[in-house]
Amino acid sequence: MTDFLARRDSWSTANCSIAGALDVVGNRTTLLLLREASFGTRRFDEFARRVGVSEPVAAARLKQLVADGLLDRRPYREPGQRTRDEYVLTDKGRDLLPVLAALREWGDTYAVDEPAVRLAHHDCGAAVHVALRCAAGHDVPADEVDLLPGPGLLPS
Amino acid sequence: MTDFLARRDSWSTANCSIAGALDVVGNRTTLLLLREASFGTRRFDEFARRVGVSEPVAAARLKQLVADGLLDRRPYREPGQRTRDEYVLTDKGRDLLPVLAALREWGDTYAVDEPAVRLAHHDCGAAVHVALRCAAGHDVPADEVDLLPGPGLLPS
DNA sequence: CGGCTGACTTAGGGAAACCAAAGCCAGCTA
DNA sequence: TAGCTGGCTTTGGTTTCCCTAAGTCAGCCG
Repeated sequence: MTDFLARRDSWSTANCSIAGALDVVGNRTTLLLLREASFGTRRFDEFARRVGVSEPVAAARLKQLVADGLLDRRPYREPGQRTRDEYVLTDKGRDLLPVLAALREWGDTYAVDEPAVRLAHHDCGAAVHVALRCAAGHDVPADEVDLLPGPGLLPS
Repeated sequence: MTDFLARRDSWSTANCSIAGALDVVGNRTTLLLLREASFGTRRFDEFARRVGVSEPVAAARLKQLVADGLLDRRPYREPGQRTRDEYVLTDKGRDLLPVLAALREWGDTYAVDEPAVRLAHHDCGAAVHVALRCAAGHDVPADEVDLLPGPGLLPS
């Protein structure tokens, strides 16, 4: 089991968590819609306009996000207005925020000149960034990460 | 500037770091190739086979990754073999590991039953996960993140 | 009750991404 | 020098994603 990396033809494709995640959010528009939801956008036309996507595409992707359980669609009413639907993040959707934060951080460094948004800690105002940590509380640099077989590989 | 979130029609699309990052890696195959590179895969046919993608697609995506500076293509030779090319992560590509780690963590929770791989801290063996932290060293839960205008918005 | 607005859906079409099958070329190996 | 293998490229076709333009439907507003 020590050099299971060398035999990864058997498991690289199958049962991969990254591939599973990408089956749900492996698409530009979907992630940008989640970005908007994390900014607090709730209404259909605002999603479409702010993501820069046509209405049919916004409708299709939002529907898929609701079906996948990342957004919750529920009726609401502003005073003096008719009932509408709004889309809000579920816990499952909110758990993707680290992905968005990691993409943002990479994009800040490599893809844009001046970031339009920065994340700050509400309590102390310091900049927020993504870090790898171990359960014992250590910061883990990329070169101190070991890959080990998980429970999905033990039966083999 | 306090409620700049309410006026985000002006900046949501333009100059977004997430959109910029997705222009480079916003595609399933590309991220899976980077996953393989992070596992140590180097040769063309191994990339194609392990990602589960056809050779023409592997060739096109690897070429794009090299052009974008995420992979380095360089000749190497095994003893008694002819010279070949291998693909290895650059620093720019390695900086995407938090994105892969965040996707993996979400997929472990929501997309697969039993993860095939787990990440451990080389020094202590404890499980590695992705966390949001502020520059002052605090752990930052998702609901303690403030969105503030960045330098790219100040001129407006 | 007729118009307007928000939230979509439908129709038609183009571009991008993928596939399988086959071809090409360089350079060991026999 | 004739094959074999690794690393691609070419060809032709399908699926996915996105577009614009137009239509639908509900319900508040006049």
